[in-house]
Parts: sequence; C-alpha cells; structure tokens
Amino acid sequence: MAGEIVISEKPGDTLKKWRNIFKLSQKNLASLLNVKPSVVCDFEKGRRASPGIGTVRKFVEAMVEYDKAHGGKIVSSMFAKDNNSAVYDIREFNTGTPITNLIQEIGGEILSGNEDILERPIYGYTIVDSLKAITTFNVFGDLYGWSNERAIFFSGVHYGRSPMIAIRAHPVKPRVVIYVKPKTIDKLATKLAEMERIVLVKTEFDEEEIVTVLKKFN
Amino acid sequence: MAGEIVISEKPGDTLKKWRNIFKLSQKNLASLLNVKPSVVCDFEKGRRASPGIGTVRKFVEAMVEYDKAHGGKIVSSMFAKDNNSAVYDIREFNTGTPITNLIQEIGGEILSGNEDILERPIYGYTIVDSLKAITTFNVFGDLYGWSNERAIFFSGVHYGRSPMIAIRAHPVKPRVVIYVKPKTIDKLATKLAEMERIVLVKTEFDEEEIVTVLKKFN
DNA sequence: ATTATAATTAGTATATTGCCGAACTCTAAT
DNA sequence: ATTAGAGTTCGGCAATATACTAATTATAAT
Repeated sequence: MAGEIVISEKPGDTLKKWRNIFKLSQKNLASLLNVKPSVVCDFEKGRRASPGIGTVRKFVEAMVEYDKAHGGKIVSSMFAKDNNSAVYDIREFNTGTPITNLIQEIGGEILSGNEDILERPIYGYTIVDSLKAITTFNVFGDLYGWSNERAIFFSGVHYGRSPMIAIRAHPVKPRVVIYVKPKTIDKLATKLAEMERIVLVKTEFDEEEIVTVLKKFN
Repeated sequence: MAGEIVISEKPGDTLKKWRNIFKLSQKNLASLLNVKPSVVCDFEKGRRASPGIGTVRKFVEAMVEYDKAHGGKIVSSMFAKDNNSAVYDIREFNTGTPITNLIQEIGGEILSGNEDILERPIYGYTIVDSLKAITTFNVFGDLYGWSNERAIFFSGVHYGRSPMIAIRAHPVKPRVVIYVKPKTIDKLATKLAEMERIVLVKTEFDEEEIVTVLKKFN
C-alpha cells in the first residue's frame, strides 16, 4: 500500500484508489486525518506531486485504523473467505528468541538453512492457513508494516511450492518458514528457501500444539 | 525497497542500508543524483525527516540504474542461478494499446475479466518463463519500478497457480496475465485473477509468434 | 603521524509541501 | 429547478524540504 503509492507515477491516483477501496469519502478521510477535504483532494489530484513519506504514512494509517475500528472489514474481508480468518494465531515476542530455540520447541526438522542464521533472534510468529491466506488477501497480514524478523507457519501445505513462491514474490521476507504437517515437500521449495536464505523447517506438531509450546517465549 | 523506506520509522537508516548494499559511497551516490554528498548525508542522518516520495524514488532509481549499468550484479546476485535470463522479451509501447487489441492479435481466449476493463490501455509487455523467473529472479523484474499498465506472458505454465500466487503476493500487479500454451488451468488461478481484477488470458501462440504479432503495436 | 577519503554538521537560499478557506462544478435525488 | 453531497480548483501562508558551500570530524591506510 504505502510502497505502491511511492512507486506509482501518479501517487494521487493510487491514494484515491485506496480511499475508494476503503469506501471513504474525501470528507470522511479528511476528518480522520484532521484536515480539510480540499487537502485530500489536492493530494489526489496531484497538486502536491511529491508528498512526504510522513503524509503517505498518515493516509495509510488512517485508512487502516478506520477499517480496524469498524471491524476490519476491508482489511480482512477477502482475508476471511469463510468468515474465519486465514490467520490461526499471531504473536510478538518481547525479547528476541533464537531461531534454534523455536525449532527445538516445536520438534522441527530443518530442511534448509545455514548454521550461522540459526542463532539469529526473531520477534514473533504467524500461523496461516496457506490456501486461505492466498485466496483471501495480501498474503502476509498488514499489507503494510511487516517485520521480517519473524517466523511464518504455513498449515494446509501440499507440496510447499506456493507459499515459497508467494514469499519470493513478496518484497519483505520472513526469517523462518515452517510447514505444518506437509504432505510432501517439493524440491523447488527448498531451493527457493536457499536462495532467499530463509530457514525452512517442517514440524509434525499441529497448530494447537504449536501455540501451546510457544507460550513459553516472551 | 521504496516501500521499505517509507514504512521504516527511520527512513534515513534504511536509505543508508540500501546504499551500502549497492556498495556506493555517499559521494558516488551523490554524483549519480547530481547533488552534493552532504545532501545524501542529510537524508541519511534524518535532518530531512520526511523526504518526499519523489526523493525516495530518485534514490532508489539511481541505485538500481547504477547497478544495472554495472551488470546488475547486486540486483541479481542472489538470484541469477542459471546465467540466462528468464525474460524472453520485454517491450514498452509508446502509445497505450487497448487490452482487447492485444488479445485479438495473439488469438487469446479470455478466462477471466470484466468487459469494462478490456478497453483499458496498456503500455508494454513482458514474456517470462515462469519457472525460470521464479528460480532466478525477483519474479517481476525491477524490484521497484513496475508499471501495472502492462501485460505479462507466462510460458512454461502447468496449472497456472504459481504465477497468480506470485502476483497476488506482489504489491504491484499487471493489468493482464497471459498463459502461453498452458497444460490446464487451475480454478484457483481464475479465482485469483477475478479477485485482483486482472484480465486472465490464454494463448496457443508460442513466444516467437507472440513477439512477431506484437511488433505492430507501438 | 600523516594523508586521503568518507561522513557529518552547520549556516543559508529557494522551492515545495501541507494546510486553510472560499468559490465552483458535477451528479443524483427530490 | 432546487437542493445536497461529493469532489475540484485556487490564492495564500507558515513550515519544511531540498539544495548549496564550507568547515569539521571519523575512518583507514600507508
């Protein structure tokens, strides 16, 4: 979202596009931003051709916040295919936890990943149902604001190609990818993991067990 | 890259990080940008807390261009496994060409896409070998700078899932996706296309033929 | 210890942003 | 035909970004 705005040669158009997606009038959005509607218009129409990144942030934040306050319909509408989210669990750690510790805790088997990366700390994890995630929305949570210092669990994995391909295409990458009870694992998946220098792990624990054992990390 | 800079609470640090990745000194970068080194420093050190998106773009462009001029080492270093590119052909049109015209020219069959989008103009196309693209490079060319007003041809498609998933994960999307001689087409692919409001097309022309017939567009 | 290169800091001119208010246009609905 | 809501345009003004020069500090390398 934020990135898209910067990149587009007409940031105003992109801004407008997003405002429409969030079903906000210029007036609405303006009031969220505590500015007058004409300001919003000026940006959308390109009178302010090169808004500061602070402004872009404000716009994006305002829309996402607004949506969140109204039940997060937009952000999660497509996210929640069948009314229940693709995200099974999501948590942040307060202190960095070395990757190895996490792997050990979930009885994980390393499929790809150098020794040296394994000691790096991560600061959270997300468990997503791969297919749901893909069919619903911007695969990785908050379109905007993503820490790559985290682990992503994919459940409902068949061959493990699609999740890695999504990661490959995504500009921001996680440190660790964990497949939950995968059927088999495609060679391409491990190859991609190597290329991205991502630690790829598989575990036979199910989502519930994972959440339980990871409780000890803070 | 651009997105990351906007999002980070210290854009200067991120800018610096990328400059280092591209192995440029402030002086070097400054000269690429036709400014004095102190300017670069001011941004990196945060004297300019909220640079305009134009500035961000310039920085990113300069670095990518520079890299490209030097063989694209950085941009492709981790990617280029098999020295030969996944991009079969890439071209820009000078005038916008309606999507329908292009589809007609390549004898394409529309799998997904509303009537109303079909008249929209596009300004170029890229033909990529899907598997190679994924295994060799950031699927969609320049990490940054991507026009969505273009068509992407994917050859070597099996079910058509992976390319659409990559597109889904990517922040910037093309208007048209064309599968070149696909084996079959997964339902998920059309579903994703619909969700992204992308025109999905298949053609039985091969790469060579496509390039030939598209010559007439300018 | 000395030189060279890289990076930072500060002072300053100019351009642009970011915001306002008020007038204006455009639909759509009464 | 009139009203209301949404969107646009624009002059103006303060705050800030963008750029320069010149001086200063760091870092590395002989």
